[in-house]
Amino acid sequence: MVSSAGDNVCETLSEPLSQVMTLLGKRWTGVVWSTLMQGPVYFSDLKRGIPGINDRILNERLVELVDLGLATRTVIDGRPIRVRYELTGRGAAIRPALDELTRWAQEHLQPPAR
Amino acid sequence: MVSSAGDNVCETLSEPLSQVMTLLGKRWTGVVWSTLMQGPVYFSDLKRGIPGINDRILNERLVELVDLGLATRTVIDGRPIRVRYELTGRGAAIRPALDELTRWAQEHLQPPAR
DNA sequence: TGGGTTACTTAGAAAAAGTAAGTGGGGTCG
DNA sequence: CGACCCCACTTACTTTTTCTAAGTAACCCA
Repeated sequence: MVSSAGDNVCETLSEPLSQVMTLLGKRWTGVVWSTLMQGPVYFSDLKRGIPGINDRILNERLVELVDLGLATRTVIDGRPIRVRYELTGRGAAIRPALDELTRWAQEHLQPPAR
Repeated sequence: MVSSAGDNVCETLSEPLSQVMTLLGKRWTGVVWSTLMQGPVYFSDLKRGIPGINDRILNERLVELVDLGLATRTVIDGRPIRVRYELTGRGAAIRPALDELTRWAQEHLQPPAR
């Protein structure tokens, strides 16, 4: 769609941006992905470190990230058994975007009501 | 939470990033926001330009963006009446993040199956 | 035994998103 | 006139997603 004189006709969003926004458009994906940015984390620590998330969705989102090749899952055979998740290079490469999102939010979103 | 020697204990995500990820974590918000980036658009053109979105959710997401001060809504009293949506300065300021997301997706997401 | 840990899994409820049709205001055409 | 079109929502209902709560199996300890 091309913008004609004076009209506000709208172009379809670029496929890459549309795809990543669809990815982020599932509840908790962005939060989990961003949290993994700090390095390898155990499932239980992720659960404790993300306020409001439930086991079920945490597991589901982690599986999705792993299936997309954005994270790896490593079973640590200790007592008790623990599972560690870590971003792959591809998953970690989104950092510049996260930095820009953080910058935008710091400037334009207000702190939550206390 | 502080990472102790050898442990993978996890820090809570920064509040700004958590907030913007929660915003983007609603289906269609990111797609609608990104689409408005190209300039003022009529509701009907938005609907035609975003494959897969329905009136109901499009309206709801636009209302949310307006309520958050990220977009404005202007009624154009023509024949037929039309409504135009446009990002505010705050809403438009997210562009650097969108550019980074696009860059990441171009490099790390594969094109959808044909 | 009861309590704790772990990473899921299951069952059902609640919320969100999707689908289809409608509303009220306008218009054109046969 | 009726039938169709446009517009921006709105309504009613269905389907999907997310949430809540409890459970599982494997371990540990007092």
